[in-house]
Amino acid sequence: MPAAAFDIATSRPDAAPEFSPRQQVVLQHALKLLVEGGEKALTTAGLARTASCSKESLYKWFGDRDGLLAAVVAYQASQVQFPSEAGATADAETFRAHVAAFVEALLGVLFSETSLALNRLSIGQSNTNSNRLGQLLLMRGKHMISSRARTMLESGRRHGLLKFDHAEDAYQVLYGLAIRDVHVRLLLGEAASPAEQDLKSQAEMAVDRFYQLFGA
Amino acid sequence: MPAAAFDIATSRPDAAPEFSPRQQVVLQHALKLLVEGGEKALTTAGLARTASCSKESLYKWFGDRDGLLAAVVAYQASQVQFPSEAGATADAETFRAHVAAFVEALLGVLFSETSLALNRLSIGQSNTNSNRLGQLLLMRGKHMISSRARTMLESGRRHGLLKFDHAEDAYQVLYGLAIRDVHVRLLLGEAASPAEQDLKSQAEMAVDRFYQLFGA
DNA sequence: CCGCACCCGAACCGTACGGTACGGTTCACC
DNA sequence: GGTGAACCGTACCGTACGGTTCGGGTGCGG
Repeated sequence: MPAAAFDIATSRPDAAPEFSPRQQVVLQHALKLLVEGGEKALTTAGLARTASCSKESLYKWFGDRDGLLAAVVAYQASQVQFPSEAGATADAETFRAHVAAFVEALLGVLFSETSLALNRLSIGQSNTNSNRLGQLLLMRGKHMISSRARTMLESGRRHGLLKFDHAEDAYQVLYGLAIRDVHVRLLLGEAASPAEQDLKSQAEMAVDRFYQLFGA
Repeated sequence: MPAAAFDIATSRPDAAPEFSPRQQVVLQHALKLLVEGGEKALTTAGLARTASCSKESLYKWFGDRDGLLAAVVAYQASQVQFPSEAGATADAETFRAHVAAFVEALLGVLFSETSLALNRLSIGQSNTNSNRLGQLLLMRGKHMISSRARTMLESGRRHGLLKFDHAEDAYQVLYGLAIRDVHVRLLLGEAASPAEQDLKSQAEMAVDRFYQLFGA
């Protein structure tokens, strides 16, 4: 395997793999193919044609097809950004608004076509390849987000705005109230209902119920 | 396409496709292969060898590979049974216990290896084949369960035990409180934590919070 | 005993795709 | 102008797998 090939073992959660600009363009093309047609649509020949690069380069950069898939997941995960939480606990009202904004951002990410495509890909591969993709997506995606959420919720608890025993537990409830079974239904290909597309009010509703359970 | 081939268009939600005993055995073998190795592990040659039948029979019975996959999903969905809800609203305590039992059964189904395997399969195929599998799984699985749940919850409301505007909405919340992100994490291949494996206490916790939100 | 229906096992075919090899081009650097 | 690295495009190879065909075997009604 070439030294430049992406390997999960050498990747740190903090340090981005730093793909070259050319490689990033190729990965964006790969992502586009994935979103449009699923895993089957991402063939090495097809990607080479679409991205105007040679198969040889693909194999030099990413090692093999699995390395390419892992690189797509890692790259897209590194692109996801969440709003900063600078000074969000000024008072009760702004903190609650901040929580709602967080939930809305979470919904926006999870319900996006790119996120859905990558989750479909990882889930479809989850019982092969010693499950590299699933691990990667969990590490770079869910766990990063949940740690962000925990610090936010604990900040609220320190300021006497929330009451709970375990931040992880509280976050899980917030997640469940917001996502419910919509994520899985979207993953299965069902279209979101109009109400479910209104992320803002969905988030407000979830936060409302969350405060009924955990508000101080 | 042979007349005996499974076709989603001719299948009714109520009438099971009624596979012959021999075919059911073959479908069980197919399911086993799916659970063990994912979609890639279910090849027509491999299934013929495992189930000691000929490929010719597979194609006669199920039309093609997609028909086989659809048959596996339909068959397994028909096997899932939920506890009856006969006379469950006798008093507040038994009704609440009944709700908890329902949630526990739901968790037991969704977290089972067979359910996970079929969900992985359907999700992996959700952007191909005009998405037959996803539709099938939603129809035979989620929607059946949710209608059962709605009638249960509305029964509780009629007896003055619960308070909500829309049963579907309330059920979604109950689902979210119980499942949270565990389902997706399991689909991605993460192992369930010890606490998450205790379905009974997980269900109790969810129902507890549900009553805080919707108890009369 | 004959024919028919059903089925098994194995051989076979076509193709799509992962992976490799190679000639030709661009470009940076000396 | 020469040299080498990087890369594109294309042709090529091997194989796995979906799907078909065929020979043979078993049970059953007439």
